[in-house]
Amino acid sequence: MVQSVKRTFAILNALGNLKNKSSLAEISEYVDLPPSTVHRLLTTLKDARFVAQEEGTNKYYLGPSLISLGIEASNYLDIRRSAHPILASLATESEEDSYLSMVDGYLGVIIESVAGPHALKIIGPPQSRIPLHAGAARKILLAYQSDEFINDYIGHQLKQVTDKTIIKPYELKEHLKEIKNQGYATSIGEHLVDATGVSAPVFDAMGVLVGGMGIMGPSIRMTPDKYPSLIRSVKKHALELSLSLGYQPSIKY
Amino acid sequence: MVQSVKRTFAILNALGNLKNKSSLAEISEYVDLPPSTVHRLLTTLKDARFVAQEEGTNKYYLGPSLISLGIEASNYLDIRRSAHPILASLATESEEDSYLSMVDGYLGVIIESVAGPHALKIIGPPQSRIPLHAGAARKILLAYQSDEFINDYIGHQLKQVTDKTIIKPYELKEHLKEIKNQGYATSIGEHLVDATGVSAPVFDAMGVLVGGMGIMGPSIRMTPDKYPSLIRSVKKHALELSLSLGYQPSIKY
DNA sequence: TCTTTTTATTCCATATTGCGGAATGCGTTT
DNA sequence: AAACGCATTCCGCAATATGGAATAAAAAGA
Repeated sequence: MVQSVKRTFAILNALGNLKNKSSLAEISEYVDLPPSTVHRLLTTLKDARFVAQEEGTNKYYLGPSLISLGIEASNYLDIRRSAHPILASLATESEEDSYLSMVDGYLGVIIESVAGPHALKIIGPPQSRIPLHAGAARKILLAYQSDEFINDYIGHQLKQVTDKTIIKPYELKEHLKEIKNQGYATSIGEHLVDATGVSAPVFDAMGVLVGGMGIMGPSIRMTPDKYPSLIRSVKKHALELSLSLGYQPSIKY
Repeated sequence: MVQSVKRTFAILNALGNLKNKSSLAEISEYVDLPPSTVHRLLTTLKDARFVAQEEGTNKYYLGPSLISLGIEASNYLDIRRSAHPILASLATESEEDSYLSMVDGYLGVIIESVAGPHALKIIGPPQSRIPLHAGAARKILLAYQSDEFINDYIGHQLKQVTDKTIIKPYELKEHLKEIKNQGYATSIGEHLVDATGVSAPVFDAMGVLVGGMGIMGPSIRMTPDKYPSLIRSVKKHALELSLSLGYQPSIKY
């Protein structure tokens, strides 16, 4: 691992995180390196047009070379293909079926899934129209939508899928807030009786929600004592996919 | 200037130019460095998620970190602001008024201009609706449009602005091809009598035409003997703007 | 206006760090 | 089975990056 190169990336990330054009001193402090070292690396970055320097103020900012490389890089991203190995790892670790779902209108659709090791499974009716307020992954998809979307959705209709489904508008809104707070959602028989699900959000390079990753299994196997480790596992794998899509936890949009 | 960092950028550019996911050997050959050196740098790049490595084949490709940084970088690009100092340099070097124009429907609009040093100027009627087939910058804008656009445009109407304006459809089409071939356009009295213009295309990070940069002045000053140096100057400055917008001459889309 | 302070940039002696040839190991082909 | 092509790891050498100090330039303050 090459020190100077690592430091160079630290500088690039600093420029990404600092948001505004930054002075040498600011960057130097942020990455905790002497100004002369940072300056030398910045000169090299400038030469490659990975950073640019404002005339007059001498401040540095991210350069145009990153734009075309970013466009190139996004060609390689196919969410389903990226998701597959991660879902496989999640299925192995959790010992449950794992899946990735996305929003389609007012419905959630599963775009990729991997079966877990056990024979006893939950299999829903195929291609059923699944509303967003029932089930762990779909509640995740709903929770991270805009307030307008959520209000529209709630105002429209809340079908009682099972007797556990939350259909009271106020209760659902509070529940969605809590989900967003926690960073995960659970569902115990809200969509299919006897089924339990755990799900976490997946974000893209712009920090926008693109899907929900989760697991699902029989409630008699997914007992409450396992929740903590299952939640940890789901969150970890969802974050992994987010990262591979270019999500940067540190950059806030 | 730091050697290892420069080499790292060479590798990133190689991955951009090679298009497909590339093996270590390919990259190593492309950048003309020993495999062990390239491998070490790639490992560092991978650690920073600037490149990713395909499982199974071990091939390398541009990583997700570049996407979010690319998005960040594009925030800093404001074409007018970027263009201004370049237009100023062009005006100084050519001693004529310089300007940058963009397409708006079937018209060309000047979005930024810098005056040259001489008092004798060409000043067109303000905010006139200028068709795309009359004048150097607008012919550039037209020449780099899609064939459909050009055919639509030509089929519609070709107004005779001055007696020099090219209005015969076939003649215009051949002329536009030649402009694209040369990489610049000239206009001698095609839009305003007594005026001469020279213009060249400006491209963005995706290689798409975003505008035309050019100069304009009295024909009695912009005499044919000066054309070669003026054309060189215009092309040079237009390329400079393209580069600052992230255009990479080597990457073909 | 003249100091003082801050900030970017350049310089240079030092040893740390990166270098690349060679060795290893894995997987595929003959 | 042997041989090849490939990615990856190893390690002794010295070239290279390092960072403190000097310099220059520009703000801030008096």
